Parts: sequence; C-alpha cells; structure tokens
Amino acid sequence: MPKDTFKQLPEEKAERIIESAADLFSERGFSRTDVAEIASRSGVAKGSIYNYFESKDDLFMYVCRDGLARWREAVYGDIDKTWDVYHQIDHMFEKGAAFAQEHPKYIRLYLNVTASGMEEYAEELTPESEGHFAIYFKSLLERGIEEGIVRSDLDIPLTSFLINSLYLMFLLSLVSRHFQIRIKEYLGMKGSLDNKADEVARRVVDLIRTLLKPMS
Amino acid sequence: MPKDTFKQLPEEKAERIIESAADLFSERGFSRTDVAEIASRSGVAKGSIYNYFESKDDLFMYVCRDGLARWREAVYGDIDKTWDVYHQIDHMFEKGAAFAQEHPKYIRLYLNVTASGMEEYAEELTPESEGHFAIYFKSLLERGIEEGIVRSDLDIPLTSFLINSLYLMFLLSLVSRHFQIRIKEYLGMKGSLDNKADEVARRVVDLIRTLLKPMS
Amino acid sequence: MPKDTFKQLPEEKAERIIESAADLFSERGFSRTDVAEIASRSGVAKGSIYNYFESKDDLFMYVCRDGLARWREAVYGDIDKTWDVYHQIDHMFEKGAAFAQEHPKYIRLYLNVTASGMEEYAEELTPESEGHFAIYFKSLLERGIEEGIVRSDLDIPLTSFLINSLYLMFLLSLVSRHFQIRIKEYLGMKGSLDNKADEVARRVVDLIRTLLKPMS
Amino acid sequence: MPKDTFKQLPEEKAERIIESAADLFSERGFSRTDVAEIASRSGVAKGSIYNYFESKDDLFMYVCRDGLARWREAVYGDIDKTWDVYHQIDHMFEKGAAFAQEHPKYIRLYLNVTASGMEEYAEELTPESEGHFAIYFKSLLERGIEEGIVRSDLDIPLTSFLINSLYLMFLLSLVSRHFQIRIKEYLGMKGSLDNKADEVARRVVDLIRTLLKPMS
DNA sequence: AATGAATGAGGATTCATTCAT
DNA sequence: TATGAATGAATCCTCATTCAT
Repeated sequence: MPKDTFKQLPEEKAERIIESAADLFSERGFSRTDVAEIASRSGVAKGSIYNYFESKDDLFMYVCRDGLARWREAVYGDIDKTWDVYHQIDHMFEKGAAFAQEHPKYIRLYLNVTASGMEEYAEELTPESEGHFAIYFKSLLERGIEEGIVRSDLDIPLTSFLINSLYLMFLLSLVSRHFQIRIKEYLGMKGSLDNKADEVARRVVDLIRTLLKPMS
Repeated sequence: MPKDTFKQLPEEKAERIIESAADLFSERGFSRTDVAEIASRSGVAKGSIYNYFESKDDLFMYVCRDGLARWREAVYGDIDKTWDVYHQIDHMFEKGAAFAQEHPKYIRLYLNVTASGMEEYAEELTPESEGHFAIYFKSLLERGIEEGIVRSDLDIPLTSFLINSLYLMFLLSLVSRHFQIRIKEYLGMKGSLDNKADEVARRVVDLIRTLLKPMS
Repeated sequence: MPKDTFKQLPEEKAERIIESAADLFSERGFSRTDVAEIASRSGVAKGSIYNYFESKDDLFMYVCRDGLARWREAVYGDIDKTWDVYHQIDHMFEKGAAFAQEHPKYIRLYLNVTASGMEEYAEELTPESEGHFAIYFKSLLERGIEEGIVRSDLDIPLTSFLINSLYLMFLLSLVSRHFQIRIKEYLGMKGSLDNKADEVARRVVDLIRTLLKPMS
Repeated sequence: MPKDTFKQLPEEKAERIIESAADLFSERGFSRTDVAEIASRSGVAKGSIYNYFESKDDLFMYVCRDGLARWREAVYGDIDKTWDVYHQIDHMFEKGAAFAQEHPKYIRLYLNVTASGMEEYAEELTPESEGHFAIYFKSLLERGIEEGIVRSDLDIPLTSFLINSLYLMFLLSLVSRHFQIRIKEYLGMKGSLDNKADEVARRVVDLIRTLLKPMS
C-alpha cells in the first residue's frame, strides 16, 4: 500500500510516477525494471519513490491494481445494463480494443501478474480483477437465456469462461508480441493488427453471437 | 543455439541440465533465475553451462523451445488423424491435462515467453509453437464441416482461435496460480483443481461440441 | 553545540528529545541510529531536530556530555567530603550501581565514546569526564594516607587509576552484554547480574579496602 | 564462518584481506567501514569478498575472532608455566604492550565488540576471549598463595578480575584515544604514551606485586 | 519556530560472464 | 573439456540534511 505521502501528492505528479512505472514494468517486467529509472523518468528523486511506497513490490502492486481498475472502468464504465447481451459484449470488445490501443501498458501489466514467480501478486490481484467479470458474464448469459436470445442448453459458467477467454486473448493480441503473432497465425493476417482491431473485434462478437443464439 | 559441446554430452547429463533449468525458469521466471543454481542443481560447474550455451538467454531459449516441443509431442504424438474432430479434440484435452499435471514446468515456460520484456523470445518461438496448432485446428474444422458434424456457418480461422484459446486457458489453469484462481472464479470451484482436471476437460469438450455441432 | 532554539525549548520537550536520543544511541550506537527515529520517538518533526542541533554529530555529543554529567551528578552529588575514603568509595559504588540500573543508557553512552572511529568525540568528552575522577581519587587517597587508613607505600596515581578501572568495569558489567559476560566468567556467576549488583559492589569495595589498608 | 573458498586462498592474499579489514574495522568501527574499501585495499574485487565470506557480518566476526586469537597467542604463546605469578604477569604486560604497539588494530577490535549494538558479536566472542583469561588468572593466584608469595586473605575471583581489568585498561590506553587521554589524566603524563609503555607496564606490575604480596 | 516532503550520495549484496588451471 | 574462483556492473534501499510552506 502506498504511504500517506503518496496520497497527498499533486495529482499530476502522482500520475507521472504511475505512468512511468507502468511504462517500465509493462515493457520490461518487474525484475528488469529499475526503480531509479522510474524516478528519473517521472522527474522525482530516487529516494522520493521510497517516501511514497514501501518498496518496489509495493509500487508494482499499486501500479498493477490501478491499471487493472482503469481497464475495468474503461470497459464497464459506461455500459448500460439494459442493453441486451450481444450489445453489451460488443460494447466491451469495442471499448476494450480502444483502451488496449490507447493504454497498452495497463493491459501488459496483466501479463506481469500471470508470469512465473509472480504468484504472490496473483494471489491478491486476480480475485479482484477476475471476480467482477465472472459474475458479470454469468448474469449476462442468464438474462439472455430468459430473454430467449441465448440458447438454453449451455454450461453457463463455462460459457462465461469462454467469452472472457476470447476477450482476454483478443486484447492481449493487441498489446503483446506473442499473442499478436499467435492471432495472426490463426487469422492468416499480415502486417499490423492495429488498424484491423475493430474488424477483428466485430468478427469475434459475430462468432459469439452465432454460437450462442438459439437454433432457429 | 547450444554449442556443439552440448550436443556431445551424455544424454543423461544434458537432460539433468534441461530439467533443472526448466524447473527454475518456470518457477521464478527468467530474471530471477540464477545460472549458478541451475548448474549446482544439475551437478555441473557453473562454467560448464557456458561451455554448452552462449549465454543465459541462449539456454533459456533452448529450454523453452525444447519444453514446447515436448508439450506438442505429448499432445499430438499419438493422435490418429482418422479420428473425427471431437475425438481428436477430446484426446488433446485429455493428453494435455495429463502433461500439465506431470510436467507443469514445460507449460509454465509458455508464460515466460508471453511476459513483458520477452518479445525477443516470442519473435522466435511463437511461430514455431502456434503455427502447427493453427493449421491443425483449421484443417480439423474443415474436415468436420465436410463430414457434416460441424456447422458450416462458422468463421473457421476464428473458431480455431477460439478452440485453441480455450485449450490454452484450460492448461494454464492447471499450472499457473493466476489462471487457476481465475478459472475457479468462473466455475465456482473450491479446493484443488488437480483432481477435477479431467472433469473440467470433459465439460470444455462438451461445450465445444454443443457449440459446433450443426443445428438439428 | 545545541542551537539557541534548543535552549528555549520547554524543558519537558527537550528532555523527551534527549531521552529518545540517549535510548537509541546507547542501544544501537551512533551509526546505526536514525535521526528520524529519534524525532518520531520524541514526538517532534525530523526537521525540528535540525532546528535544535547543527547535526547528528552535534546531537550525539550533547547527549553524551549530558549523560555523563548526569552520571557524575548521581554518584558525586550527595557525597560528603568529610567521610573517610572507604566510605566515599562505598557510596560511589552503591550510587553507581543504582544509577546503572535505573539509567543504563547513560552509561552505555560511555562505550560509544570509547569505540573505534569516535576519537573526535573522545578528544572533547574524555577530559571532561575523567579529569574530575582522577583528581578526586588522588586526593581521596592522599587524605587516607594522612589519616593512616591507607598504606603509604602506594603509587598514588596508579592506585587511583586502579580504583577507577575497577569502578568502570563494575558499572559496565551492569549495562553492557560484553562486560556482563566477562565479569560472570571471572566471578563464576550464573543468571542475571542485576539482583546481585549490590553484593558484587560490596565485594569489590571489600577487596579495595583489604588491599589498601596499612599492614597491621 | 568464512566459506571454503577463503580457506583455499594463498596465505598471502588471505592475510591481505584480513589486514585491510582489521585496519578499517578498527579505525572506523563496523558500520562506517565499507566492504568495497576493504576489497580495494586488499587488491581484490568487491564481489570476491562475498566469495570468501557470507556477509559483512561474517567477515567482521572472523576478523575479530582472528585478531583476538593473535593477541592471546602473542601474550600467552611463550609463557613458561613454571614461572611464578609475578613473573608471568610481568611477561603478559610486557608482551601485551609490544603487541599493542605493533598491532594496535587487533586490540582496537576488542572495543568494537564492546560497543553498543554489537551484543550479537559479544555473545559469541566474549566467552572465547575472556574464558581463558579468567581461568588462567585464578589458577595463577591460587598457586601464588600456595607458594606463599600471594597473601591468602584475598577474594580470588575478584582479584583475577581486578588484574585483568588493569591489564585491559593498560592495553586499551595504548590503542584507544579515549583510554589514552584517560590514563594520562590519572598518571599526570604529557605527550605520547608510546615510549613510556614499558615504564608504565612496570609500574602497574609493581603495584600489583605491592598489593598482593603477603604482609611481612 | 515547526513541519515533513525532497534529495541523492552511499553502501550491501547479487549475478552473468570470463578465464586460468 | 571441466572447473569454480574472480570480476564489477547493476540494483534496492537507507538516511543525513535541506528547504518550502
């Protein structure tokens, strides 16, 4: 947890630190990131970082948690719960893609938490970040079934898991070299993915709709 | 690339080195792994590691490539191409689960390649490891459609991507703390996942079958 | 030398600072003591310490000098110069023991001044703290000889040195782990020294008397 | 405890490290001593120090223990147990003075162990270094009494303590600024003590003899 | 005068890699 | 070829001191 001094910081300065830290952690991973560089990039002294955070670990945890919250907010923030399931999923993919392209670093942080040797962080962050989604998707599907726009013979929890997995893989494809190469292998794409993100998003949502909708 | 001296090593010794390295890289990640410890665990001198490999990077790359190959072999090695698509997918999940439980380290290595700062490795390894799967899944689906057991209104490349994503998420759930917590959130499970791996595998395959089979 | 601001401080606040500083310096030594902790323990701001003292060195010096003065006062404060030499020595040991047990920190500070790298402090403090004793003991012995209760064949300065050395070693044994272990080795004692301090003091004074009194 | 690598070092190199470490620790104390400087002074790389010792603590402990052993050896090494008590004490003071003048650092290390915050070291080293002396002095006095050259009305353990205290104070006076100033206050000396060490030693031994010998 | 945030030099320790034996 | 000691750059964190409020 950040120290009180961090909370009292001018927002602009705090933001600079978080940005630099997120940049570096997401580019290089936890171990390869140097606290001194975070400091110099954000224009504060090395010692100051330790006035704000207990340790590099503490800073990392804060940055991850903060990044994941921004991600959630960007995606869910302006969702209208009255929309139908496909509309909401479509919105999530669209907003997710926009967020991934604007702030790839916050999504890359996700990969830091999944990495080997980061179990300690996962233990704390994963339930926070995934719990919401799990409940959200499940209730979305249930309502869809009630409304007759989702087939009723599905294993709901697993279908939620499926949708989220697709969602995750899609976003990671926009921010991680590995997942980018991977998706291009599957979709037979060449060149940058960036200008096709929306198109791919639409295809994914279409596929989901095709698979979920009741048989006519 | 390993040096020639490595290739001339007694198989048993080479294996000991690869095992120790895979153990450590998969538990701690690249940066946190100490070459000296790999050496001592495998009973060779630290200097010897540098007789066999150009650098820690080189060793890491070799270990990852080797681990991914073992994974592929375990899953595809004894597949019968005449089986139908659902049978083959079922086999993949079953073998995959067994492999993940017997050699979690080789699957954890996958996460190392996806991590931040590992782009250099992804660049080389990802095409090798994912290319196979992509082609394999696509041809599987195409044959399924021809045989009339897979609905024909699907976006084949994307459906391949979907199946592989589910497959990946399932296996990662067996070996990574993050993905384990995540899947348990979705499936509402408590306690260890290990003794329910087969059950979950079956559920996933069932879902895939439900979604893919043509509407009656 | 403390700044003027320190002298104008409410006595209670000044005392709190001195106490905390003496506590910490005496427990951890100069280098291992953190100015910030002195401040927080005495309930003042870190910056305030620097309003009162030029530097950590300055504070340390003041605390040592003050502590040694308290020690002197406790031991000599209520001595009656008309008592005979043995009575006065007995009183010194008794009061010294009581002081050592009540305020071990002030005696531990002595050890900080004797330590390596502390020559600068010794240069200033030692003459102040030892000068008194030297003169005092010598005149005490001289009077004892005149009165015929101390043998006249002694090397007076050296005998003063001897008595003070014993005195010092006795008190240090009450406050320093090293000297405590040491005296227990010599006296064959087990367990805590604290409840036997008076007894040992008496034995030491007895020995001094035995050695110094004229042959009958 | 030093690592095996240290034990395998050429004696000359090991000696250089011990010397530099003893020099610095004894001049500046533990905390103020920089491992990097020990390394550079002994002409080895900083990292090498950590090949030889677990930590700065470990090195410090080794150096202290080694120094105290050298001191003991210098003083006791060539003592003839058939000599009478005064002869042996005389020899100890003489050799002790010579050692203190030749290798003041090893005696200064003693002060590091007595310092605040060094209890951990005292716990281990003090029994080793003082145990010998305690037993030695007591048996010396007992034999002296049997032989009729030491008065029989003494508190033997305490007298041993007294002699050792004098011995210690005398040696510390030769190597520590504080104790040097102190002894000069008592003995009324000016200028350097060094060229008068033998004379003072003789005076101390004379005083001991005067005090201990039976009354005629 | 009081505060406590900001600073950056300093210091212990780690570890990939080299190299003499 | 095998070894493991030697190296020193890299990195986390501490802390005395300053200074703006």
